Amino acid sequence: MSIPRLLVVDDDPEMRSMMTQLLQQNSFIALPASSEREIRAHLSNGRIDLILLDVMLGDENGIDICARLRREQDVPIILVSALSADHQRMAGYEVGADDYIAKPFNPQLMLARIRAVMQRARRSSSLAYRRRTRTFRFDGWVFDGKRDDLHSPEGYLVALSQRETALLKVLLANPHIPLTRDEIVTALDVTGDSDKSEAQGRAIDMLVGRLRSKIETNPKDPQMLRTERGVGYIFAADISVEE
Amino acid sequence: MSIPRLLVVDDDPEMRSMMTQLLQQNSFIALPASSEREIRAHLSNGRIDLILLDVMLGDENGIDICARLRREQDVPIILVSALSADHQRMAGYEVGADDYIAKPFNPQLMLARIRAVMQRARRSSSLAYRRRTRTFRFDGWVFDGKRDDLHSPEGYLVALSQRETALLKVLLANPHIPLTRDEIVTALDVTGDSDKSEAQGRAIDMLVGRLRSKIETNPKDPQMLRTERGVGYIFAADISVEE
DNA sequence: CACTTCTGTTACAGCGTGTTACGTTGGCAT
DNA sequence: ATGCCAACGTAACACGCTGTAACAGAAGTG
Repeated sequence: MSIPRLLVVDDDPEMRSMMTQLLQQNSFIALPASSEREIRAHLSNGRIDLILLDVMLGDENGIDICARLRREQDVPIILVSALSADHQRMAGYEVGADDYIAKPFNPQLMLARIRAVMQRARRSSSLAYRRRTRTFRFDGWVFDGKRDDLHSPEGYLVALSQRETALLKVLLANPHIPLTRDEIVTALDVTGDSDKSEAQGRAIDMLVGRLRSKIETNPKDPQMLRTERGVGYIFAADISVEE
Repeated sequence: MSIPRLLVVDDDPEMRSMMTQLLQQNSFIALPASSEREIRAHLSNGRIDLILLDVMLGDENGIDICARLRREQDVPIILVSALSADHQRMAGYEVGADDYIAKPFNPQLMLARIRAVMQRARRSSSLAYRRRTRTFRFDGWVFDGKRDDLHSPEGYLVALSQRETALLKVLLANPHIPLTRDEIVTALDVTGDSDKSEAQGRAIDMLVGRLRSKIETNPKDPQMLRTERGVGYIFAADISVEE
């Protein structure tokens, strides 16, 4: 990763130099600017990783500038302002700012927030479209994670329903930890209706039973999908995970 | 765009219900949780767009949880805490939180910051899509995007109807996100007649079935164009986009 | 007009999932 | 040990959702 290039937009020269110094001491490249025209000049010229944009810029307004830039560009923008009232902050977020920092600010905290926004921008752009799937292996079984089935130790392909698959994922994600029925119901709940969670009755037991009948050699005496009496269920097998 | 799904992690039930209510009133799906286990259960199973994570969780610690999650996941995380000192905020940013909101907070401002983080994540991740990309590739198939046909992995040219093409585009534009029938109907509806949307009956099912018969090797057991029971349909293949 | 192609509707069969009911198990007090 | 009771397993059932064949308009095309 090359050195981040930040645009420092402020009409107060003292503030600009303070900011510039702070950034340079922390391995950023700080490029000063004081008007929308200068911002656009920089954007069209070279790479800009983030803009620190003061809200009160003499006759210009950082909020408006941010709104205009956002219509054309995705560059991360952090608004900086002495105006710290909630409605003023919200106005900043509404025009698409990534953060809003009130003056005066703690320099270290400012750096942390700059890094946070830049990291978010970088993180998200890297693995677009690729579903994060992991392959689990346990006791000879292979669970792909993106298919609704799994391979038995003997080589058969066992079909699972979507809900059984979901249950298996939840259990595999919490190895050797007993999960209560409520926790499982909540995790399987797609809608977010907390009401529904209570009216589930014995559904989880049924689901567990059906999954057992598919993956346990002797469902009457389950070795992997064990029940923790009075608590819930636990996946008690050695699990290896591959990205 | 489908409805954002947020995980609300707090050990205070009152706080959870307050947050849940606020979020639901603003068109979010709020999923409650109160421990790292529950978070992981949710992450392993369904799509989570953002986690609101309280820092003080009884015997667990939101900062530590955030640090651990960040090592494995890119999911946006906003820390929420009554601890508002600068060094405590910085600790949050240091472990990879996207934002740090102090309690008590202004609900509207909280919503604005949630949207800001989500927008940053979405903006960055949909770069390819926004470039008005034309060619999609998935599982050996090539879909031009401006023609009503696509190339099979074996080299055949498969003709699609206009409506099948439109359906494919909608699904490809929302990778790994389950779309409800209503959402699909709305997206396919060019006219804007909202009346018509409701009178569609099982048309989408038929459309999906016909598309499956053309692109799935075994239409009875679809691997790409999967159905999410009780919800709708989802395109579950790795998609790459060009130009 | 006849003909073809596309698209929506209906009907029915099959499957997935939650509920109920009842038998069994395991822990605990006596 | 014995009896009790709550927790659990599971068969049987009911219901809703989905896949699909068959049909009927609708929309082009000559």
